[in-house]
Amino acid sequence: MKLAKAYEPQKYEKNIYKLWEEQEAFQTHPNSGKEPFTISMPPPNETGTLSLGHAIYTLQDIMIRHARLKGKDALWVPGTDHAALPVNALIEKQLAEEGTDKHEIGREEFLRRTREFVGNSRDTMLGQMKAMGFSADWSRTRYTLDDALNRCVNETFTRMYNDGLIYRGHRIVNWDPNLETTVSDDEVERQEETTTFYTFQYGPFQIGTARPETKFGDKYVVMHPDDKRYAKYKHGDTFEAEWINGPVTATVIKDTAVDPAFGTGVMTITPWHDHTDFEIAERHNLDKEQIIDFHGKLLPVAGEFAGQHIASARADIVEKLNRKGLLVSVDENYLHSIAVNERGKGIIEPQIKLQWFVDVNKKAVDWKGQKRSLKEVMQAVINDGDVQILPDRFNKVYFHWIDNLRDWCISRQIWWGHRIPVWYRTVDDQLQTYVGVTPPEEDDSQGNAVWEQDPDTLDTWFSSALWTWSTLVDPELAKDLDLSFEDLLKQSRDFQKYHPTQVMETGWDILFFWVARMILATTYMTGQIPFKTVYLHGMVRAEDGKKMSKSRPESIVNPLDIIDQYGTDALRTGLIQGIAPGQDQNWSRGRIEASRNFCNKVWNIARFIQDQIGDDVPKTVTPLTPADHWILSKLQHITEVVDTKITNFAFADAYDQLYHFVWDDLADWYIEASKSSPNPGILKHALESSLALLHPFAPFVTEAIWQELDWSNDLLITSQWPEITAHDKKSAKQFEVIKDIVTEARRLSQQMNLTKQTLLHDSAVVGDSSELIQRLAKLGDVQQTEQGRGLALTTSQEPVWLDIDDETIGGYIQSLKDQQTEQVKLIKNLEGRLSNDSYVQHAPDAIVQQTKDQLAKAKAQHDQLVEELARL
RNA sequence: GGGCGCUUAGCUCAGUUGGCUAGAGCACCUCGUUUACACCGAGGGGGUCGGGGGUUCGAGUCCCUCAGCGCCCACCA
Repeated sequence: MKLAKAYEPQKYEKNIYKLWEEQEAFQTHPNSGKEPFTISMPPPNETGTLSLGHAIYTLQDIMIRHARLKGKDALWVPGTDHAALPVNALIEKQLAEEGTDKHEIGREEFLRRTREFVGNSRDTMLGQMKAMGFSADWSRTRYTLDDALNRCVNETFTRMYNDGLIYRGHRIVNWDPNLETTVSDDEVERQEETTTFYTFQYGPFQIGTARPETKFGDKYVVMHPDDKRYAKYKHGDTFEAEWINGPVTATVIKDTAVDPAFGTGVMTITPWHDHTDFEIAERHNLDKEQIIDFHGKLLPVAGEFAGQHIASARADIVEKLNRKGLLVSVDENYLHSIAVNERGKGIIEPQIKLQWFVDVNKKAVDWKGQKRSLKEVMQAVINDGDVQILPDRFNKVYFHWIDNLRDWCISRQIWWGHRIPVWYRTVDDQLQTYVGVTPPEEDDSQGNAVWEQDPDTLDTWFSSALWTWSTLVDPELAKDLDLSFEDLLKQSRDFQKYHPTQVMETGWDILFFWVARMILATTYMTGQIPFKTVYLHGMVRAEDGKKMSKSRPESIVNPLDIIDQYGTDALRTGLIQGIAPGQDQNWSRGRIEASRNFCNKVWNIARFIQDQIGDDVPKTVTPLTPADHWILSKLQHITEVVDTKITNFAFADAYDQLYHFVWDDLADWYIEASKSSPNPGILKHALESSLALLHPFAPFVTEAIWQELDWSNDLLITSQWPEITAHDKKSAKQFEVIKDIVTEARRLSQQMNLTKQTLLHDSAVVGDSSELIQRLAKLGDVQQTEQGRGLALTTSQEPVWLDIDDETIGGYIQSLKDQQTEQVKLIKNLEGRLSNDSYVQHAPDAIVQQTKDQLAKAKAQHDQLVEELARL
């Protein structure tokens, strides 16, 4: 069928995608014997819809489509994440809007509602990924709460518990009173805030605090052991002090955690509600007392303030201390940072709670024949080069994070998520604990109490940490609980073939949350690295460079709107144009428009070539003209370049060069040239090769053209990466000469406002292509001559002249003089370089030769200019 | 308090181990109804690569330093 005048993405995209799915183009073939190439898609949170950030996954699709065309068994594993905390927060918000809460409706109903919500989200999101053209293997779609993945979670928990890497203990944790759960250190965000800083009299000392409401139980004053001001107080001294609710007995503690330069150099501590204080208390074995309950209200220790919410109690407490004459000073411009939960922004109140932790320091992991801690393994895989992070500056960030890593709190007091595989019962007043992949067997014969499962769930990232391999475990085999975990891995065909994966392509913002933890969990459970390369892409920010945020709805760009407007290929290529790894980009509609135009250009190239070829589809590729040889040489070059660039993760560069090959070389030169003597074989070959090269970037328009042309029965997506076609370099070079002459003739004509000039020459190259040159440069005639006249063209270094009378040239003389000055400068520069012995000695031969060639050419051009000027 | 990034044409940004007479897209100026494409074609203007110093035959690229912007991490009560 004849191609339409313009490419209309909306008309093609859905059908093309359907065609790919029907023909199982994304399917992988584990038994094919082909080399595997695997990417695990970062599973998006099932919180509703995809964002522009997800559209960057196009980079993964580029790698997958490229690998597929290169004949590899390319597997892209898709899936979604149950996103425990974000989803939980969302549902709780919905409930609140309905005037109810989770306690009222109960665990079962809460989970039912949540499942319904995420089910809808998942369908929406998978549909959106398809709209983005992602060629993932949907038959292998996974979900973090799938049974098989849940088993992997339980297996991991159980093994870690048995190895002593998971323990339960009373530790200070980050408690969110709003969502009523703990969160990990990484989920805590700091927000700067100006608040009031109070100084109070506390016995003989003055102590500063921004949080008077936590001070009820304070009975230790801490100072630096070397602080001379307090040398007379010894560690362990006690004293009486009047305090909020009457006199207390306080003890002096010396600890280096105190900064003598801050405030008075003395502080009281609240170990239950502050990480630092907790550590000081642990070091000196001090009492810890809870002051604030888990809803943010003061406990009985607060006396008359008990039951009051901390937010309202502060002013009252300060007022009381002031009345007692204990308020020394008030600084209202105190800048400090408060901790908030990044999900929901609830203010974090540190609390001591009985929680489950992963021990990151215990040497219990076998890695490369050594017992190491989880921390050490995470460091080793990078240091040993087993895993490479791009850009490599993130290595530093990664190591810094590990250095400061504390035990990972993995239990959450929310209902949505993987239930912790631990059961308890009390027998003879003794708490018994059972940890296992399956629930313990009840034995009622002894009249024992029944086992009850721990009510908590696991941190979402605990399950995501397993993603590269838990998705490759055979779901059917995983049902067989008699099969050991080792055998499960051994017998899972996909795991055996596709793991470790090649590349993890994700945003730098989840380097800690996810990438580091995949390394942690995967090395521990499988003995393998999860991926060889981590490519971290930047964030897509709003047009003004700020974050796209829900608080500024106008800043958010919905990828689907863009797809509707410009087409998927335009979105994909616009988003990856000009990006560098790890570097954030600002949203730019201009780039999308340029990409849209490019897609249309490709379409019209195909349209023209279709026209030229007609119904008689050529079978061979035979270069005849210099242009034919030239386009084949360009094609060879670009094929190699794109291949190398994609392999080396230089996606933007690959696209940029391809863009210019197609637009400049193929459309503006080759096709224009071919209008003199169309070579159907070459035209067809050049188009097909270009479509294949472009396909990873712009899959829809390329496949749409491929299908419309219908020159082959295959799909483009599963066809082949272009092969090199033989051509003559000398002939190709001739076309460069022609290009130079045409370009210069055009420039001179425009500058002097001339039309239909005659070109004189004494050159075989020009003679052979005189008709072509005449047409491309819009000349009146091209004539061979032995004696040139008029204005000599200099770029090509062939004997060529524009037949212009001296008067006209005279008007152009200043321009020639300017050119000459430029040439003189260049020649001086180059000569200076070559007369420098040191340069000739040190620089590589190729560079020196290049300089020599440049100089020779510059001199020749210069001489011609001088000659012209002398004559005029 | 530590660490990282950015600063290149009017705007948004590329520039991989130092070789560049510094590039792209958009914008701008001039011309153009040539049998694909105005989502087009031809030609053109525009940058002392944030400032200063250094290493080198050679620096946008490496080192030091200063300035502005942004981000991350950290227990400053």
